[in-house]
Amino acid sequence: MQVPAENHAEVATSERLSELEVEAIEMFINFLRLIGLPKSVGEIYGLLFVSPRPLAMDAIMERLDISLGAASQGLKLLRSFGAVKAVYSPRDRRDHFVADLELSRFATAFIKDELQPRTERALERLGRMERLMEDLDPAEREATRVKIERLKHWLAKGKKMLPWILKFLVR
Amino acid sequence: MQVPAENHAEVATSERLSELEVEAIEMFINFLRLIGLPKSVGEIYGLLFVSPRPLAMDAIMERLDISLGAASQGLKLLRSFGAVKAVYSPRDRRDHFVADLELSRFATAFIKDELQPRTERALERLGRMERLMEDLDPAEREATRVKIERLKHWLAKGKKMLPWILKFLVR
DNA sequence: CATTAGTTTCATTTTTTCTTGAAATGTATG
DNA sequence: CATACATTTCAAGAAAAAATGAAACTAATG
Repeated sequence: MQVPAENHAEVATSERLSELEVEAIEMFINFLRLIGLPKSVGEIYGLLFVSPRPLAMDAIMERLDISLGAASQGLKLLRSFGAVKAVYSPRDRRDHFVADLELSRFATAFIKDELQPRTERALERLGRMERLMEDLDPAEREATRVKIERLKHWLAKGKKMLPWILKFLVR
Repeated sequence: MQVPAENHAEVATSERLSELEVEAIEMFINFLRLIGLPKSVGEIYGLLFVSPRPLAMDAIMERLDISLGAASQGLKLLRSFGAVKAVYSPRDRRDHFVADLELSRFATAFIKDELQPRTERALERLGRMERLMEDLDPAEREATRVKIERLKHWLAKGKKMLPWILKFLVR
């Protein structure tokens, strides 16, 4: 268990995160977790959000102390819904990344990738449920019909609301 | 590794779930997962939703094949945001549970328990960020100020929107 | 008021999700 | 077009979240 003298120094290969960066990172970890995104994705977006200049993937890895895989996958995901953009950097082979400040992209992605598909599948399911309901004891059938109707109504309402929310968020 | 002859019979102590029940259960597993609730909670609510009569905890455990702990905790949580109610059942010591059909309770709970607190904390954080920003190199300061302003604006917009969404959902 | 049925709690185990890093793949440049 | 640099992929390991079930607790009932 012998530890060399400088065990407290953390192999200071990359600069320590500033308080400002830490605040931004924690903030995005918290918000993006809400829509099911892993910590590393929140970290990456938070760091890029406050960064005054584009960062290459290796810089992101070093400053956040995350792995190659996490950095690559996180950036890929963030780019996939437009929250991060790659910018060209002259005389540098590496991609450099900047945060797109349009926060609504997260909400939009969440709605498009999670909410809408689930709503679709739920509506199909309700169709099946209505058929299955037929071979129910008449005493129970009516009560069940009412419940399914209610679910349908709710889904329809949600569906109608989504475009409105999107519009509101996007500007 | 010797297995008795009837290993395929699953100790049929409780009735098999009907197709209708399975559909409802899967549906709620999917939706409630979206707001961060565990599978068992979705199962319980789904079962109660289609059930024509109130169910006691032991019935829920048996039909869903979940543990005592999961059933107890799931019901407690569901009751905590009003999605499930306990009803009195004469000459029976056990509590019996019914699903409240007002689906908006889930959305309301999510907004109140997750979104709103996070928004509050984020606003505090932005205050701190604005202070930290002061001791930034002037060249970077202005860009950062703009970003923080933008975040603030977005949060304010979200905050303003929440009551509206709530109202829309609740009826 | 002792007994028993019912429920909650919580340490442990199981399952799921996230992260890691080595290998495969892609791509610019000399 | 070979080499080196950059990125992606993915199997395996680590961490986080959920489920289990025994023990503690509570409250009805005889």
